[in-house]
Amino acid sequence: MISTKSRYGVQAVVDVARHGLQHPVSIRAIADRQRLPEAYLEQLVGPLRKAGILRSVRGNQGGYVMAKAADRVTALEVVTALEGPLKIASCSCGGRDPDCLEHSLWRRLETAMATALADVTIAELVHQARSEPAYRI
Amino acid sequence: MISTKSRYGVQAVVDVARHGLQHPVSIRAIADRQRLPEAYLEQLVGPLRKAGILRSVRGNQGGYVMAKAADRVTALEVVTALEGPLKIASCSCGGRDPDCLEHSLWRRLETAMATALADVTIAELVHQARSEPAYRI
DNA sequence: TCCATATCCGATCATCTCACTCAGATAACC
DNA sequence: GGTTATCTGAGTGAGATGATCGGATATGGA
Repeated sequence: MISTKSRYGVQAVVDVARHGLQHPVSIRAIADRQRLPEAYLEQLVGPLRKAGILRSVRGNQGGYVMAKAADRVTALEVVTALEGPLKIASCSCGGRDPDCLEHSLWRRLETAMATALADVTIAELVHQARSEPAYRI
Repeated sequence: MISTKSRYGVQAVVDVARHGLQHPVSIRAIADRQRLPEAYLEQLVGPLRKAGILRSVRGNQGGYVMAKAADRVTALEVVTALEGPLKIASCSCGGRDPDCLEHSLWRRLETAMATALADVTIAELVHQARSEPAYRI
């Protein structure tokens, strides 16, 4: 549900938002700063681009920049781009019945998670990172 | 994080709360009613007992009864008994720093999940199940 | 135009977790 | 003592996860 994909992904997007204002940020630069495996990061960045979060600049001096303003990208977008829609339980009732327990319990949980993640923007994380430079993200 | 352990576990506890008032409920009875693999259920029920949610009655005509009143058992208790404490990300800062991003984002997520799960009691689920007898749980 | 630098894309791989089974030990009621 | 249960731990197959590699494509600069 929340794996390293999400964690690395959030780190990567925050890194681009921080350092990608003047020129594109290469995967290698992200990997170096965030201490993440470069080859693995490479395959996380594809979905982020397809989700319209990052934009790529190919060729020499290329890399990634934000496709949207950092304050318009939520943590939920990053997570769902990388892991698919939040899904706790695949309901036995097929999703049609509002009285099904899986709805009343697990869907409530999914909603709570989505709300919490949607409440945090990349811009906020960048701001926090700026105020505390010891942390890599 | 939330696997079949949690789902089966909640189903099992709700089943015991529903049917375990007069006499203990055997694992086989739970497995039959909830259509769950009996041998697998058997190993979920151990942690639930150790967590003080269920109480076992050994021997012939034995089984499980609630160790606490159903309205004093939350879904969070069941989930953490079976999957351990909710933990999204193991923080690189060791948990000491309140400014760490992992705290501000992933811990917020964990808190939201815990709150949502702690808000639902087994008794509520039993009540819902009674009002909609078509559902197995 | 050539070359270094990057993104892109797919295949592959090791490792781990998950869901589940099995075998046997212990306990209690008839 | 036999039957019915809980208890316990070890084991297993499939699939997900985390990561690597090779090569194709694109681009700016010499």
